[in-house]
Amino acid sequence: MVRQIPKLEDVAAKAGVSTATVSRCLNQPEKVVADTRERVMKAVTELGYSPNFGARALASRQTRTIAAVIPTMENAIFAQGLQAFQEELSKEGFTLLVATSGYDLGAEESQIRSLVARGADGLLLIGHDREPGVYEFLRTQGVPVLVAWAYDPKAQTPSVGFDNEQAMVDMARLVVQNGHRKTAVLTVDAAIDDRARHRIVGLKKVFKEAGVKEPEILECTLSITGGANSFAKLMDTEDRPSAVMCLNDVIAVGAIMQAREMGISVPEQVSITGFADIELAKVIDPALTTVHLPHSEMGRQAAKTLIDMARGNQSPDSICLPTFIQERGSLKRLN
Amino acid sequence: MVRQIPKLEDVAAKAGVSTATVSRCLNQPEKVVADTRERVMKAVTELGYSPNFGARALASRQTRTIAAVIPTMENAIFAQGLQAFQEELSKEGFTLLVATSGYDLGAEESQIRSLVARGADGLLLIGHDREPGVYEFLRTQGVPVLVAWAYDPKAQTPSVGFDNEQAMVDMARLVVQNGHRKTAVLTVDAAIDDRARHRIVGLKKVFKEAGVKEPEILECTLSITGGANSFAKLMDTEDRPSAVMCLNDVIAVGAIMQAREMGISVPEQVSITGFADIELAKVIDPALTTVHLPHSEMGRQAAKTLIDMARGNQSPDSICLPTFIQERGSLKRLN
DNA sequence: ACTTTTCTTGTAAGCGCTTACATTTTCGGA
DNA sequence: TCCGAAAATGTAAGCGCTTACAAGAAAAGT
Repeated sequence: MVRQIPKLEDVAAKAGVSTATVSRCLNQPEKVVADTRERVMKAVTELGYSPNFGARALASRQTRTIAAVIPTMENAIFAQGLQAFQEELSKEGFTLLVATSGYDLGAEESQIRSLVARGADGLLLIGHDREPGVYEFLRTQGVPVLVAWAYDPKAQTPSVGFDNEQAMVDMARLVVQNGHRKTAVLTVDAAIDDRARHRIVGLKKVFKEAGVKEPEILECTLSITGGANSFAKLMDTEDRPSAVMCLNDVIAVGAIMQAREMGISVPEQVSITGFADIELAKVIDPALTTVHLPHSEMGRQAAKTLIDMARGNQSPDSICLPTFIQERGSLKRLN
Repeated sequence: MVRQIPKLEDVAAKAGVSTATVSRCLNQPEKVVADTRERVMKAVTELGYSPNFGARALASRQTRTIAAVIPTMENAIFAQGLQAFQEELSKEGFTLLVATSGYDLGAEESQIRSLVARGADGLLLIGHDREPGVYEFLRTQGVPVLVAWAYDPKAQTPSVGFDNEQAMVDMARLVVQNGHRKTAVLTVDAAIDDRARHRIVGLKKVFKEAGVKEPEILECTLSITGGANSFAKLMDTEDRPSAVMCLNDVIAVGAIMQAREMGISVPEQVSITGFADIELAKVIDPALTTVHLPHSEMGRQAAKTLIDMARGNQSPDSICLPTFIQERGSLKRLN
């Protein structure tokens, strides 16, 4: 005979109260007088009672679950932020649902739909670019959505992130100030990535203002290998750039490794910069001069904001977190 | 006026069938004749219907959700496996709930309880060590549990992983064969980590058999900094070891960086080995000689096995995946 | 002491779906 | 053409919880 999983009714019977009282003890303990509350809690522990999630979700119309769709968990780009996000969620009694899109908008859409169907009370998405119709779908479903890793006060969807354009302006300025005139950029496919687009806008602005020739822009897949391959292509020329700005640390690491492979010394023969300041940036030799991002803070703030939205509060203001240039050794001053 | 979210009943009305038929179309389409099925699906899309998760979970007693509690998402140790796990889950129509324990068994227990309360159909845990009572709790709740990153056919809980002891035997043999006689080990706290314990058992066995003096064992926190600090302590002596075996790549990377800092050249003055073969291992210079782990395969197999268990199939046999030594440059042969 | 107000607790109606069972339709064979 | 089996669909009873409302108990006025 299988021992039945105890339900609210069993607890109520054992404590000699109604199911409503037990439910109150669990959800709004202050509404129950201390004496009965203790009796109920005792019954709860003795029975090892744990509320049925489905029933609770059905009756209360909320799941206390927040979902996040990120491009990937493999490289560390989103790991630190996600970790902080999860911790903060957990603190507030929310659980995290995770799905990955592999930088594919179609895949992202289907993950979003599945997560919403799974009853997420809120959704965290990376960047603003989406398949058409997704925002509309989310609106009809009434699911609060927050965008991270970007900051666009004009966008419909609130965001918690940083100014991609400004961050890249800072980096490009530093590169130009360091005397680099012939440069190149390694980026992921900007067509489906608003963050990359904004970074490119920022850096082009700087080059234009400074009257310096615009960098050659090369796209590559987001992986060490991708960065390495594209870097090799870039160096396979007479007139090599003196600096390669990578719009992502992972790509930059690939570039440095490829440089090592090709016997090109960094930063003596070519400077390389990154973007994100993930763990890898410190490990690679030379360590990366890169844009430092407030990963953890972004994760925490995103969690707080999203929980707030899930609780039905007004759509919040977007938050723009500061970034700064973390200088290490991979960018050289030309004399 | 707020547009109501459509429910099954609305779809049924629109398609001119009963709710049961709509439900069948969604869950067992083969039981419905093509003609009506089309009619129903049309109504579904036109209404933008998406089933209510809570109701579904309540009525069907399953959530199609699998939860994983891992120590951390910050360092890449579990990232690749988790990614593969999630992808496989997604393929089968399951969603992933994630929580982290920060290598704290108490925190792990509370996360486990919370995830079970969330209605997870199955649970993936790392290693066998648990707070007492957790397995008992899981049994009474009837939640299938699978352990990853370890393989112990004798354990109660089925596992999908690799033989930590044997993997370390291989590595220790290689170190000994390379002529190292004075060695040291850097590990996380083995008291609460069965994987670390097994690795230590393995390496001790090798040293005993070979008649070589057992390595000094030093514990450290699992981070680059932790590895660096402990490595520094280790080197702060007259009689330095010729090889330091790190029971984790992250620690090994910390050690190498610290060596660089201290002007100790690797592997000329000291050899360093890792365990896990994560991305960092290839990026660090010198690249790590380490134990290669089948991260993705482990994630995939774990997902398959757990889904099987969640579907009520018999408790499966544990799976032991092969590991091998990935030689790179951080271990030197002593002449 | 009695009425009014304020707290506690109980009653019971759903929440939206699945599914056992009942009913109707379809179809092959005699 | 008619009958029985098989297939398709419908009926309705829950699944376990929350919560509006009702009722009873305690506290506070008068």
